[in-house]
Amino acid sequence: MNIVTWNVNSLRPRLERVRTLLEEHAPDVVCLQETKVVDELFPRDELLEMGYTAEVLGQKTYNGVAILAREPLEDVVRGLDDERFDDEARVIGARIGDVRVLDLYVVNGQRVGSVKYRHKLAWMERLHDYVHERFDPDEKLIVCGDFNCTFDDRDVHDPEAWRDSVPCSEPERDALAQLMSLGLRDAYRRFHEEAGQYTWWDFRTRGFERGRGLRIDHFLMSLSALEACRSVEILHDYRAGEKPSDHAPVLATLAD
DNA sequence: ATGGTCGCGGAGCGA
Repeated sequence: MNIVTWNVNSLRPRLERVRTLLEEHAPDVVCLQETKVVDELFPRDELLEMGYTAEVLGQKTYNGVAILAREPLEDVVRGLDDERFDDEARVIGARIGDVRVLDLYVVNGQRVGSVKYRHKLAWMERLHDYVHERFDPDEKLIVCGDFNCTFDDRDVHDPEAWRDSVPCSEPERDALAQLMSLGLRDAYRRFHEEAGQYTWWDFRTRGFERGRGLRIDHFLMSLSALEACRSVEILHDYRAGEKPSDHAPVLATLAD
């Protein structure tokens, strides 16, 4: 099974890039974040022509997640089952065969100490409890998406400049570690140990052109999913060219 | 560099 996670920074202006990705890699599953489209306007027909069905959780202007797949998605879940957080469209999950997938757009957090930062930490704590309650790490479980969090300084182009700042602060990394403690592994690091591997680059500072980015888009896998995993690659080409998202897609390949 | 550029929606916010 080939599975992609991609923060598209709005789906509709990115649809031709999505089409290219589907044609080039023929993924079985695509987890999208920041679709920024209400469900009624989701481009279902265009994606169906490309051979993909979709389960969506949309919202006007902000956020929005969706899972595309070539086969029907089953046991679909939406949100975190918590009214404190479910006014924002950030979580959708489904089962594809024996693989459970949870697609996340984690709260950004703006800056350390802000209301949004505290909201982020509370959101991540709720995510931990939700995964613990609802998912079985003995199954093939893949939790992927835009985590808006780095694991360590290898994921940061200038660790000193980013020290104690979103998305590199210790409380954020601790919250991510808590989630990992449920039995999840950072699948990218199973195959790539080197520093300087990024999935996001700031538009404003022309970060991509300068090679200055962060690794914040992740595949967390349970042990059985990781044992089936054959590769995880960042698709840098999709960050280049005309009208890219500020995130690159990440592609994981699993044996059947 | 507390700037810069996107996307949305039609001003200012979020990232």
